[in-house]
Amino acid sequence: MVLPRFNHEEIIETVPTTLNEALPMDPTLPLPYCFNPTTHSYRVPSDSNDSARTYPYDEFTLKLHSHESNSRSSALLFTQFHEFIDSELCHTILRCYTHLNKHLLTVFVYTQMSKIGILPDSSIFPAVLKSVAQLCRRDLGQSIHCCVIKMGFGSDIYSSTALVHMYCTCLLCGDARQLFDEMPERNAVSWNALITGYTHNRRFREAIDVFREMQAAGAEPGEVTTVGVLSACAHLGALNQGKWVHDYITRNRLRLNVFVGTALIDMYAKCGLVDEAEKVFWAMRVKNVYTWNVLISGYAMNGQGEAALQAFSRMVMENFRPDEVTFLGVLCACCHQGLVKEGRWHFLSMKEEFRLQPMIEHYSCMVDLLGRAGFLDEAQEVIRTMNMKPDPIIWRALLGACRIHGHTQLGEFAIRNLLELEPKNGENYVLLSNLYARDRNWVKVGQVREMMNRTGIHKVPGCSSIEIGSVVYEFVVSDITEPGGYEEVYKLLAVIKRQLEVAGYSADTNIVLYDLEEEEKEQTLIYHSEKLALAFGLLKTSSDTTLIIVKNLRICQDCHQFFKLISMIYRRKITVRDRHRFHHFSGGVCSCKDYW
DNA sequence: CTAGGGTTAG
Repeated sequence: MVLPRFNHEEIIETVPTTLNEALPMDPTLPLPYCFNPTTHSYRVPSDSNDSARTYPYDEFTLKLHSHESNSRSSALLFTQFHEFIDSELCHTILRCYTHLNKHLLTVFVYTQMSKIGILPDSSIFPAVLKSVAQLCRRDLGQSIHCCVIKMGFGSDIYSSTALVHMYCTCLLCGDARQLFDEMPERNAVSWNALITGYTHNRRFREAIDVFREMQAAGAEPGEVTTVGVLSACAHLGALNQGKWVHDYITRNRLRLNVFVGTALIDMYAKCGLVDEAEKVFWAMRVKNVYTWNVLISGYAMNGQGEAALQAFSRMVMENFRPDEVTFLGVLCACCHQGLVKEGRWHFLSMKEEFRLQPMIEHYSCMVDLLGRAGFLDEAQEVIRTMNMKPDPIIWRALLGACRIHGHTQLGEFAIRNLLELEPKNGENYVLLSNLYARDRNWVKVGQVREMMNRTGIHKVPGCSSIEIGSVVYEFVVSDITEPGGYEEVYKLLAVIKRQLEVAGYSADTNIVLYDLEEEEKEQTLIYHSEKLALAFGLLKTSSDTTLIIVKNLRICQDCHQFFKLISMIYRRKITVRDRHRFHHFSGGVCSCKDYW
């Protein structure tokens, strides 16, 4: 086939087309995944976790830069020279675009195909669906699903697997699961799509469940499977499960490639085992920026700031180019250690030397770093001079600093901004209440409490988990009146409390929300979820086991003190991963050196 | 000959 020659300048041009024109919905196909023409709506997602998303493009515009890919594959080809395109070339171009991450172009080519009389065959749907997934366009995905079925490719394993992946990426795991269950045949890749899909949707427990299901079904997990499962383990802090996967990799001689290695490092780092993470890191032959990033932020969250900074300079020495995520790790490390000078310096070098544009995340790190260290003016200066709108996280960082340093007035300013952005987030009211509680201003504390009651705003309950064997046990902060079945845990806590009191512990009741009688406050504190998990761990494991507890919120002052004493009196190593970082307790001290 | 992969502040 001979194609016409054309001028490169001419084809760099904008081709706008609206979505409805490009891909009209098919009202003749009443499938569950379809657009409903009578109600003008899409099927209501079956998962409660599926939040509504705004689509990135209402009307998409294609800027064609033909020199970036194959000149034959410019989209103008389709509008001007379509008589020269046969089905094979068209399919090749389309796959090419997907491969080059030019997802809008893939979709564009797909939409133009029918216009110029080329029918898709089953081999292009995987590529189209991959692009649609990348663009997060569930409407397009659903429409293409219709097309797949209509053309008789409904049981094609490649297209179906791509559909499972697409539904997961578009936050419709329920649909993905349904489709997966209806597939006439599945292979390891299909299972992987589902596992990584659940991980992508932060449904980590289900990801691990599917992994078990996969093995029960007799499919062989491969490298990709382990990457997805390890990521789930990392997020959950499920160390034993993660170790099991590591063993599986060794036993079955799976390759420790850069994906698997990075996932392993991240898993160990997020379970608090920095030594193991390091071992994997040094065993890896090929590394990339992801590998360095998980190592650096691993050090950072485990309170090894110096190690993080050393790793960073080594990374640069070995000619890896740091990216935005690298600097997030570096700044986070400085923040947790109170390394103000170093933090300022790296923030500057990120902009000047590495030419990276700070993101809001970097600014919030700086506000936290400066504010926590007491440089409240400088922290405010960062907020004033950054060229973006402060987000709730920034205000919370400032508020946190105000609480530490007792700047109630500035704190009130921060909370005003915060509540303007997030009036319904219970966490914010708790922070405000804590700010007043620090001043023992119970009148104001009561007002906040009353406001919460009136508006029906609730605090997210604290929840801690501990893994014993391969089972993860969860504990929710307890209502005193309803012990809820863990009698032995409560009994042990009472015993522990008496022992600790002998050692000089007294409950730090300052932070408790209400203006209760002192004794009642102590009761509230003793049932914090992390204490329940700790007592359970002490009961169920031998004394040489390090207890690893994962909490959904930040550990409170009182629990922190409590854990330090336990680590001394019971000679237990305890690791707590709270919402922000690790606390490694041993011999009565914490790795955070009480700076948190 | 098509499908599935790791990191991100507080």
